[in-house]
Amino acid sequence: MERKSNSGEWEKMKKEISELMTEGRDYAHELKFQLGSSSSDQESREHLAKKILESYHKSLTIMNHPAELDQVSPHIHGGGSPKSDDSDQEPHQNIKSSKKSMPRWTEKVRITPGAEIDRTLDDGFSWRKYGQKDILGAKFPRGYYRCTYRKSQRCEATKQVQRSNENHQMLFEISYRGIHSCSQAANVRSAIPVRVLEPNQPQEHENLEMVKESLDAGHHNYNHQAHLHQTLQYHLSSTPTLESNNMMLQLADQNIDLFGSTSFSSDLGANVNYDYLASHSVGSVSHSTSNSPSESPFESFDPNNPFKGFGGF
DNA sequence: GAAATTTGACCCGC
DNA sequence: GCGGGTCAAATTTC
Repeated sequence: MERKSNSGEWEKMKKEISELMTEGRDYAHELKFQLGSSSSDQESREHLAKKILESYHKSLTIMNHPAELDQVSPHIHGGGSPKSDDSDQEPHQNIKSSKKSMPRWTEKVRITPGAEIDRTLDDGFSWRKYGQKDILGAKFPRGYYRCTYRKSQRCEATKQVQRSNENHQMLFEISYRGIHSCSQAANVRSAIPVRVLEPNQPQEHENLEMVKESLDAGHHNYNHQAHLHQTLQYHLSSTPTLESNNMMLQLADQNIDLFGSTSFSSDLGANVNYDYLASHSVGSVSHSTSNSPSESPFESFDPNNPFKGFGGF
């Protein structure tokens, strides 16, 4: 499969990200030390914070555009600043060729009675709808969204929103592809920093099996890093507290398996399931096929303003 | 008028 | 050929 031919790339990517993460961790440690010291000045702290963000930015860029690895990595080319989003360089070919390799994962967002839908479905990013499609076997059409800053900042993140057929409680499957490289990634408030796995749900089992298969196929590194990255993004994109940084750095340090059993609980009034799927192992996102009453007033929704427009679906 | 959404057409992989 | 994903012109909204 394609995976084999990319294994060298994964290894390279893994190494680079590992180095960047280590670098970021060191800076974070230093910052932590300085925060506890009255002698350090503000400028020095800001410098360290900048370095930390830089490390993450480079990691993000690598994962978003693996083909640009060489341009991003200071370890290979001896320094230099990360590729700017405003760069004139036209990455179309790279993006196209790396589209398949973009990290992809699915969340299931279940709206429970009384939950604030806007809080639950709003991931903090700005999305623009670019398509809608009836999907075979699905009761509701799938909406296609891309980052609002796709053009201006070359942010390639996209997401697909599909309302599940099973409708006892409103369940949305949101598939994300690509990582935000736009400025929002650093500013967005962490709206969904949770991961809830419900092992009793058959679909989760299916997806976990797929993940396991992909791990068996030797792509554990990629999945791990991509998930780690996403988690990082959620945590760091909020107010970048030292705690959140350290937490993620610990995850990286301990090489924690983020797929099978890690659970967090949501305080958002909804259950949010993260099924991390490697892009190559996801032929199609699982679709629920059970029948359901369509009593919901929501026909579709605007991911930026869910109350405003469920009319489009 | 700019930005966002809608929707039919097109492209591509299976 | 079919289905999923994207494009882009038309339309709507702000």
